[in-house]
Order: sequence, then structure tokens, then C-alpha cells
Amino acid sequence: MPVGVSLKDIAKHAGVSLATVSNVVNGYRPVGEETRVRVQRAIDELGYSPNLSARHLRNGRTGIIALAIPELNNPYFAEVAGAAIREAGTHGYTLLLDYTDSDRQKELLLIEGIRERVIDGLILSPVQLGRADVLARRSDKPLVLIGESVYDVPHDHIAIDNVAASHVAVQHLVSLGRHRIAFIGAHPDVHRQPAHLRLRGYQEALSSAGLSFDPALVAVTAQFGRQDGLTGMRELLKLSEPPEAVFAYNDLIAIGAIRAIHEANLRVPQDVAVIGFDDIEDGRFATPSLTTISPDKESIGQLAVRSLIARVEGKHVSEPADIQTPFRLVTRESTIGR
Amino acid sequence: MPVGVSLKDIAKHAGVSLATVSNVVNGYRPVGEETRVRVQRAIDELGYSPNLSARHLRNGRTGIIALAIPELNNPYFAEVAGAAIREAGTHGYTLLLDYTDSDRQKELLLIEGIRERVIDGLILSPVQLGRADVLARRSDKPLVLIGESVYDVPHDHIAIDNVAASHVAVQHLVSLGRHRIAFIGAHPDVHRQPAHLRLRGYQEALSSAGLSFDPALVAVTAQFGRQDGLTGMRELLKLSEPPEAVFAYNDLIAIGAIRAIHEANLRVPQDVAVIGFDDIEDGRFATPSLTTISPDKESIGQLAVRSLIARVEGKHVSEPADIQTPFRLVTRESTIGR
DNA sequence: ATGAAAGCGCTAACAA
DNA sequence: TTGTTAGCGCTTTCAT
Repeated sequence: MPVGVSLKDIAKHAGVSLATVSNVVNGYRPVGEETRVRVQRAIDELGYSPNLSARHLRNGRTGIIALAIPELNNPYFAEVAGAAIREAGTHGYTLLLDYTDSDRQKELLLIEGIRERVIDGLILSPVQLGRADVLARRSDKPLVLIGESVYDVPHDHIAIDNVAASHVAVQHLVSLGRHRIAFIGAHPDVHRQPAHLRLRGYQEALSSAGLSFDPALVAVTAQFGRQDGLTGMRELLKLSEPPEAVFAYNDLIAIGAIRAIHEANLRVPQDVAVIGFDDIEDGRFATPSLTTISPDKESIGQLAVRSLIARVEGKHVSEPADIQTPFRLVTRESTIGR
Repeated sequence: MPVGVSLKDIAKHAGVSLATVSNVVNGYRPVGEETRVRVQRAIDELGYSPNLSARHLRNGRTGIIALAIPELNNPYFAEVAGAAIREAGTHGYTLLLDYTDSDRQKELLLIEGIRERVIDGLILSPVQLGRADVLARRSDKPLVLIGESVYDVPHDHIAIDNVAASHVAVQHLVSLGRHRIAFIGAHPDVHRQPAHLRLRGYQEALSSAGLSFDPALVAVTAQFGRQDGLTGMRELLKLSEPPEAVFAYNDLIAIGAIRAIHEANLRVPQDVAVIGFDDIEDGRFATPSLTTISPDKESIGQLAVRSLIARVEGKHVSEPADIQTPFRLVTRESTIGR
């Protein structure tokens, strides 16, 4: 069942040994210039590419790393994934994109290594997992975490400073002169260790602006999609004293909220100002366009891949790090009109 | 570097040969009941799971199939990809998601087998590739095509009937009493063999409605994103006699177009009615919500994966087929107001 | 019904 | 600098 060109074919064609060809391909030890050229030509002519299964069988690595995001069709994750795929490619790795549907079982399966035998390591953006889950993990494949959740676990973690970013977002709404500021997108579940960071930033910002925290203005959502924003906002608009501004957990929720506000025949931002989080393209083209917190998605993807590969290759012997990436406030029509 | 339990470990533990353990695991040939129980117990006790690389080295397959889409953060493709990943999983395959950025070189690399040794087969949604490119391909890994382009090439192809769907879309605009109907999103490149199907459906629908075709009402775009819709619509609005309705190549273009219409202080649908194509979630939550052609994305993903796996496993010896999947018109605010 | 052994393609230890 | 070879874990042919 030999279906391709193997090292042996190249060796024969170039009149050298297997080891030499391997060294031309991998560069583990020096090869004479003349030999290298000859081998390289044979490789080009016959169209050789290494058999990964064989390589893996031999050295225990597959050259494949996985990235598991909660949902494929959340543009935020799509952008992070795009950056990660590019970065993996530049290091000679293939990135396997997977998704968890924000499902606890799937997240558990992944960290326990459902693909254990296929991948060299995993980057996970957990939603439901708790600190205990991560600590209880038995797999010895490297794991890098991205996203809001910080678990204080022995793994690299890449994220923006969610508390600070949320603070900036709410501060922006305050600066508009709004006082009743709502938050949509609190987590309903109890697995998360540290309190919900964006909610905490919201509370801190209110507090430093001298505004009181009203639990009625916090809308809990099951998921983090447009539909959840729509539902959440509808609830808030039923209040006897509805909010004048909304900080949404992410842009999708914000877009759903805007839709609900329009349904109620109110205007954005005149009646209700809305700010999101993620800076996805949808928000830039929405009507009105969406003010948001813009995280550096490119560097999140890049750093996650780099950290993981460093662990996989055992070069990176440093302590697990908590790496913070930059963010900025982008003001658009949903808060400042036009 | 042995990192797990191997067949040999089980064999020793159960006091049988390697072959017997393999047969308990795979069931290629019968095993005595007593032996089977003993081996199974050893497997459970030691926690054996097969080393995929070894298995694949042996039988020439990796258990990984690839799906290459033009862009990750087009929700249409994200949904198709989600369906494909699920379907692959149910067949015991892992799906590797890749993207081409609608770049001709990347598409060529993929069909020529840049990942040749990693995957058992490829599903591709081509944008730039022409019939000749596909015919010239040398790789012998199975290839399944999805999407608008039909090349009359020897590969399975899954898509909706684009001409018919476009006809329905334009017919809907005609039924609203609009006469100047524009099309945004024509392909600028020359590689595509059959003329652009959606454009053809547009022309046919105009013709059967007794409307004349005005080339000035066709906006060519470089890509198929929101920005392209925005730019294209701006051009159309500069016409001395701007359109009363727009058929966009896809929902993203439609959303960009709506943005441009709003910028010009015109209303959708009163001044310009807009219909898209794909039925992505963005359109359902846009303001106004978007009328669109809704293809059955789930079945596109499923059928593509099933066809490919059938080819990979050599079961499916039938002729390459052109499989059409269902679609329907979904009317929303962008054409019928509210 | 079961076992022994070859060999898939590759890397690395050992030799030269 | 280059060659030889063992062996990673598995499936499968040939023997028993």
C-alpha cells in the first residue's frame, strides 16, 4: 500500500543513504553542500513529502496542534483561529480547529485527550470548565488556555486584562452622562472559579464613578450569541426604569440588544447607548455601527500558538505564564451618534 | 519515548499473541470467547487505546480529512464547516479545517496536495480555480468540490441549484413591483468556466419578467465581504437612475449594501429593497432583517463528508456525481418592511 | 482459533 | 561527513 515517495526512494535516486536524506530534510546534522544539492534535486523531482504517521510513530510527535474554540461561527473566534492557523504554519505545524459548542462534556473530553493520539498539544478557550477540572486532568500533552477564564492552574494563559477593559467600556458610557447602565451576558453557571471578570470590571467602574450597583440591571444569558442579547435586552426594557446604556459581554450580544431596542421603537444611542466587546466585523457594518472594546486578536492567536509549540518542543522550560495582550476602545455610532 | 500502553503490553498481560489482541480490537477474524474476555479485561485494566500513527503507517490512511473554505469568518462557511466536522466525527474521522483566503495559489497548493501526507482526502470550496486547474491535478487523494463553481470535472460536487435559487430571489424582487433591479457581487476574474451562475439566474429572471438587462446595474466586486457590498452599493447609488432593488451575491454583501443605502439617507426597503444569499445569522439580526435565499448548509456539509469518506474507503465506486441540495426563500424586513 | 514475523517510513544511536 | 541498523506500534500473511 505504498502510496507515495519515501525517503528510501530519494536515497536510491540520489545515491546516498537514508540518514543523509533525513538530514537534508530535517537538518539535525550537517550535510555536505554538494550532497545536499543532489538530494534536494531528487526530492523536487520525485515530489517527496514526509510521511507524518511514520515520523510520529518514531518520535512521538505528530506536528499537529489543536485549537478548540467554543463556536465556529462567532467571528471573534474565527479571527483568533485564523491568526493561530497562520502562526502554526510558519512553525511547520498544522493546526486542527475544533469546537466545543460551549459544552462542558466536550471541553472535558478535550482536555482529557480525546484526540490524545493525534495531536502534540492543545489550545483551549474554555467556557464551562472550572479550576478543579483543569487540575484533575491526567493527559501530559501541553495545554494552553485562552480567554476570559483564569484558573490559577499550571498552564500558560493568554488573554487581555478583562477587568481593565470592562472598566474602560463602562467608563466610556459614564462619560456620556448615562447613569443607569446595564450589563448583559453574565454567566449563569457556577463552575467558574474567579467571579466573572467582565462583570467585575463593570462593577468597579460603576463604583469608581460613584454610581450604585443595581442587580436588576444585570441580565444573565445562557449563551453568548445574538439571540441571547435580544432576549436579555427585552427583559431589561421591561423594567419600570429601563437602562440608558448597556455594556454587553460581547459584540454578538450587543447586536442582539440593538435589535431589541429597535423593536421597542427606541433609538441607539439617543435612548440607549450600547457598547460591545471583541470588535468583530459585524459591528463595524451594523446600523448603527457598534462601539466596542477591541482586543488584539492577532496576537492572542500568535502567542497561544507560540507558547504551545515552545512547550511541545520542550524548549520553554519557564514557569507557566499569564500573558496579557493589548486592547483599545473603539468608539462608533452606537454610543456617540453621528 | 513510549508514552502509552501498546498492543504488546496487552498481549503480555493476557498471555496471548499480538495478532489475537489486534483481532479483539478490530474483529477482522474470529476470536474464542474465553480469550476475548481475557484480552478485553487486560485492555480495560491497562487502559489501552490504539496508536493511530502506527495503524495509519500500516494501512496507508490517517483518518483525517480536510475541508478548505475560502474564509473562516464568513458565517456561511463556518456553518457548513460545523456540519462537516460533526459528520466526520460520526464516521470516526477527524476533520482538518483550512482556509484559502480566496487565493488562487493557496487553492492550487491544496488540490496538488500540500497536506498530501496528512490527509486521506479533501473537500474544497474553490473560488479562483478553473476547470483546467482541477483537471491538471496530479494527486490521487479523493477530492470533493462544494459551492457555486461547477467545472464538469471527475469529482463529486455538492451545491444548491444556483441558477434556480437566484431566479427565485430576483423573482421575489420583481413581485414587489420593482423594475430597476441591481446585482452586486459579480466575479471580476476570468478563470471561472461556466459563466457566473448567480448572475445567470439574475439575467434569466429579468428576462422572464420582461425586464431588460442593464449592465450598469451589475456591480463587480473584488471579494465577497461586507466592505465589497458597501463599495458596490455606493457606486450603484451614484447612477443617475439608481436601483429600486438589489440582489446581492451573498448576505455579507447585502449587509454592506444596506449600510451604504443608510449612509445615503435612503430607507430599506422603501427606497431600495435588498435580498441576500446564504441565510447567515447576521442577516436575521440586522436592522432591517435580511430577506435571503437559505441553502441547506447542514446537508451540504454532511453530503460532502459522506461522499468523500465513501471515496476514501473505496466503497463508492459510482461515477462522480453532481448533488443538488435544497434551498428556500426567506422573506424578512429588507424586502417586505414591517 | 491462534501465533510468529515481516514491514509500513522514519529518526537516532552507533560505526566508519 | 556519511552509512547502517534497530525499532516505534500496528496489521496481515503464512504457519500451525
